[in-house]
Amino acid sequence: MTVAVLEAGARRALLKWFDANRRDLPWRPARPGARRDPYAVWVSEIMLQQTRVDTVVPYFTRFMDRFPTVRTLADAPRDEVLAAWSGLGYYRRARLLHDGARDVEDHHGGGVPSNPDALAGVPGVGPYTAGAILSLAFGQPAALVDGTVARVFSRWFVLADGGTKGRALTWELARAHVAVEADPARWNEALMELGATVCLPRSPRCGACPVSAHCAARAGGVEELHPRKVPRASVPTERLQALVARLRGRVLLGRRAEDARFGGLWEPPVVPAAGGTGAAGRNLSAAVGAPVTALEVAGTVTHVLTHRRLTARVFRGVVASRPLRARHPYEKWMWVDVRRLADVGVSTFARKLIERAS
DNA sequence: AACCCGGGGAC
DNA sequence: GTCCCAGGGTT
Repeated sequence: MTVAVLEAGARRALLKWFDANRRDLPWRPARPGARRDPYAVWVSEIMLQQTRVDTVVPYFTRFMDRFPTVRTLADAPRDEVLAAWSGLGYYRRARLLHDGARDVEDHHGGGVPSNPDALAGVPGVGPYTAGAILSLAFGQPAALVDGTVARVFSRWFVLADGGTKGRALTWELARAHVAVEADPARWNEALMELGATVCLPRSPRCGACPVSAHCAARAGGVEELHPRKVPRASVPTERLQALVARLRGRVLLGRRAEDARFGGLWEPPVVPAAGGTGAAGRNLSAAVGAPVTALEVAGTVTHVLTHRRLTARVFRGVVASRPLRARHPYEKWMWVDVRRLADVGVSTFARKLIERAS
């Protein structure tokens, strides 16, 4: 497939704009063009999946401080990695990054692969992340397409960008552009920076855009119509019952199976609200495998995920400290000092449950 | 191709 | 409320 490429003058204008407007971010070298730690690029790119820069910054800094190398991450216990990810969301990213670090230690001598095929085999590294690592860390002319890059190309070339063919065309454009640039890292970052700060989804700042004169969408006044918006299905509500059981300043948490939502994280036991409030005692006793007594309603917590709205009735109650039974989705139980919650991998939903009962 | 997976910021 | 973010994996 042969595609058009933005003319050299326009590409140069974008690069000059980037040099002047480049944000200072902790995963970027202070000096443009300086060498980057491939591991740091890897960590940042995983964290940035579906997550805004401002949200990632503090997590990245803490994570790199705690796990400064592939080796330290590979050697770390799962619980500690998830604790470091706690609150960032999409926890599978953390599990896959951890698996990836172990894979790199075991099969690549501890060095992040610079070979595209090897990189593609690392858990959690998809087409975007592979392109980012190859170009940003290794200076290779690898293309990358994320939400912002797709939007920029969609507008520059007024693409009918829906479906598989649209995505393939966008990737082809990305490849064609990076192929004619001398500095792939600079080009790819400039593209993303433009999409993130100027070529915005709504009300793009075309007046501040270095390539607006070359933008087909701008010429036609259809910036807001690109990229094509996909209608979203309504989010179904899931009704739940949660038990916040306390014992001498500690709270009962179960670790969720890795194939479940919030996989690998700890939370107060949560069950489907079958049978209504009256059945809560039975439901929760079955979940922990021990009698739950002295149940009282503490309130309600609502938490919105991408595909579900969770509404949980929160109960305080008493559970004998043991025995507790491991039963799906809970693999293991422990009593945690509520002041040490920061050391445990806990979702924001779980945090809300505990907070509501306090 | 459709669906699943968190959380938050901007409007 | 809606949109969408430096996406990847599974079915």
